[in-house]
Amino acid sequence: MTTAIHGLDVYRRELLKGSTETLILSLLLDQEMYGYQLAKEMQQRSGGYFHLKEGTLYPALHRLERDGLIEGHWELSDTGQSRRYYGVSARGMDRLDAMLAEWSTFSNAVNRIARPVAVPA
Amino acid sequence: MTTAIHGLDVYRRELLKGSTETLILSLLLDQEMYGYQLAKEMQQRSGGYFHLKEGTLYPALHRLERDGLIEGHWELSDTGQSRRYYGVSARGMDRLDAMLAEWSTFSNAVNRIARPVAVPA
DNA sequence: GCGTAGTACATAGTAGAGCCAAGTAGCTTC
DNA sequence: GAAGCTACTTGGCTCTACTATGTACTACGC
Repeated sequence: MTTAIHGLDVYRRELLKGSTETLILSLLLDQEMYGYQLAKEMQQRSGGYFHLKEGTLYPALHRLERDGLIEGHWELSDTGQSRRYYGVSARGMDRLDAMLAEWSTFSNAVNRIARPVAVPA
Repeated sequence: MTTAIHGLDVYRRELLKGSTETLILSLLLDQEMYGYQLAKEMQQRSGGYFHLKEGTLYPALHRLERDGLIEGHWELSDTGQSRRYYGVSARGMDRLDAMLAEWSTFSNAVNRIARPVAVPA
């Protein structure tokens, strides 16, 4: 029964694969942020469309840091909670450029094949 | 060495996840096709950008048929080779509509966050 | 006849990403 | 002191694309 809904659900999830890191890098380029803040920001800027779950977000941040695309450092908030702030490294910026170019190409290729519904006049 | 390139490689592959079925449905909507033909068509229409591998294409077709989104039937070519032609079912068309809408939303959401800075006036 | 190449389909195994769920820990509010 | 929010972590799961290999038929060159 989930089938009907399930298909689109999976579809959205799979679409997200690959784009997550681009989105994270893009947001971190604007300003340094910590994970939780990033999740909120992402959700807000996308009009609620993107809900990055912890199980997605933090592993993604770890990967990005491991690969040297972002750099993190711990800070203590006023309330005494530890937060890990991340900023985009030089290498991360290069990668982001490449990813945005790739996204653009990909997006165009998809549209060329799967023409989106024409906008009503 | 692969690392630098590797990242983008993976990126493209991950981007493709989720879009494959939309692309297949879109192509099959134009005309009935068999797997091999579909692969060629996809490659050609995308200007060589999309190379659907067998290990991706055929399982995808099986999934789509299993889910009742496409319908297949065997035909014998002039040369005597068996080909399985697929067409989009009514249910498949509905799903395609939904997927294209989803793609549109997703694509817009990504662009809202990750779009390179607006072109200077 | 035999090797090679192209067409056409199938599938086992692998890797990677996102998600669920559960856990740790500090702070605030009732 | 029990919730509930913030903030980060991790193990296990699912799903999808790819690699690699195999089957089988046709066509070409030698």
